[in-house]
Amino acid sequence: MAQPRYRQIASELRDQITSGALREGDRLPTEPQLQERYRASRNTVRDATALLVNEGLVQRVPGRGGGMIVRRRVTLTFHAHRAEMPARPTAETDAWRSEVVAQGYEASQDFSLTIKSLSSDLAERLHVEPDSGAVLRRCVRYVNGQPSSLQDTYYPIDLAEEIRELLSPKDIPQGTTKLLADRGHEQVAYYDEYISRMPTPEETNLLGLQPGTAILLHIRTGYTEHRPIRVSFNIFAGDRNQIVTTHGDTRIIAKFRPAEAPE
Amino acid sequence: MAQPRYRQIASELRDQITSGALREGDRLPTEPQLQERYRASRNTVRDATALLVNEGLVQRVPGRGGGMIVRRRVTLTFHAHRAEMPARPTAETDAWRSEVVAQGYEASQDFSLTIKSLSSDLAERLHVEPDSGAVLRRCVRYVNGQPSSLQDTYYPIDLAEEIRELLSPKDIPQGTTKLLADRGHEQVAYYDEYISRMPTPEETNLLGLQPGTAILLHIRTGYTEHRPIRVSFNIFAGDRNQIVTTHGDTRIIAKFRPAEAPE
DNA sequence: CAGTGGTCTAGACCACGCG
DNA sequence: GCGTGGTCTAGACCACTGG
Repeated sequence: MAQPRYRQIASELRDQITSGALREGDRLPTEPQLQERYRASRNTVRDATALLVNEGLVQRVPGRGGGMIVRRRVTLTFHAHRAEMPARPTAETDAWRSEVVAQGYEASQDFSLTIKSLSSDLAERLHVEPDSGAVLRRCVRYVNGQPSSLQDTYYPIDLAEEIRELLSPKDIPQGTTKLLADRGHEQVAYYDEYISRMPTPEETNLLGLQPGTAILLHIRTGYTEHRPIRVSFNIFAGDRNQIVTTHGDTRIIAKFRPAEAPE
Repeated sequence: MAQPRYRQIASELRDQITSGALREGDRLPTEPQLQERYRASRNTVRDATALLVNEGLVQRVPGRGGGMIVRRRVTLTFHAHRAEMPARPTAETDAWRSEVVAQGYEASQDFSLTIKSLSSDLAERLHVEPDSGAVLRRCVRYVNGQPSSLQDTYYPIDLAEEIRELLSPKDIPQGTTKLLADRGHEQVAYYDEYISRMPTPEETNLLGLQPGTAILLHIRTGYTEHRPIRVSFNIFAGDRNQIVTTHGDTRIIAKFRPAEAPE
């Protein structure tokens, strides 16, 4: 028995899930049932199921009629290249909303605005002095009423003073990218970072994440011809989102993936 | 006490980490010390530290001289757009290796080859019949001797029969992208997917992942003018990697991020 | 009310590895 | 050797929620 007891139990249950014997939404045996089946104490059984929870396979639901159920994976696809490319100045919020709707879901957003002092990390990205001011525009995005992703965008304070709409605590109808372009700050280059990590407690709350859910962090820095003018942190709940981009001749891709046709 | 005990303990320790009172590599108090400090049983203390472990903040090291230490985050940056763009037929393996070396680390790889039958998901991506054959070329990539990422690339079997080198169970010096281009299969479009999730047990073993480590999955489908010819699954250990791409006028980005200058 | 998981205790023995 | 975390047991009381 090289493997400890709780790992053996977890493996058996995991195999039942990956093999399809247990499907999405199905219930695992209850803890007392597992205790009896494996002749183990409750803590051992819980150690086993805790592994599955942290792998994102299973969700625990307390209360009568609850239990441990196999998690569902509904994946929303977000096209990072469609929103706000230089040649296609679509509104970024509209881009997200229309993607959601096109995939058959209902979209809504919560918006908020804060004035902040920039951390050294952010100041470096925006190429300004540390502790200089910035406008933080936060947008929590809901799919079918469930929080799905979160966008934090920082603009240097001097830009916001020039373009006062950035200070308005509500959504900008045509999208900020278009607004900035109309006012002579066209973004002509993007620096994109993709990072996978576990959420902070704040992110867990804002996105309503289950234990065992990673986040997909997409950091986009936008540049005009002269300087960086904004950094966006897109935080996606990893169990409900993926990001897609394309390069090269997209007509070929559309031929084999009809859903990718650029409208 | 709305918050349970173990969450309070976890919060205090987490704050010490995020505030900098505990730095990367530092040791947390031992379990007996935490029991005494918080007057809690060992299991409660372990529930608390388990949270930190699953958040990827802390690593447990058994044995005398071990303990619980704040995890280090060494981030390797991988430029998804540099490798194998149509206009820049750099060898993909060389591209990865040179990135690692440029960032001051030592690079090595383990290569293996398998002939497989395609799952329906993969068959769809490659636009061939389900259960048709494919060559799987796997490359486990090490940074400073530590496994860092994993690349699984699938080629349709008919392509491998035309280009026999794909069946050779070793690395292709000039890179497969260049090889395919030289033989009349130039990739002119890419479909990229980015996904964040917890690892499977197999991935955990191959990459030597700690609990609480998510993976960053980058799926790239390459197309010639006529059809998809390969799917690559790049699986990155989330605690040691990020992916970067750029769009638009990269000279501007290079001006503000000198490290991004295209060599 | 009854059954689910959530939290917590107080013990026990073990494997590992530095000193 | 001996202190670290790894595993496991046998209990207890609680909060929640469907029937």
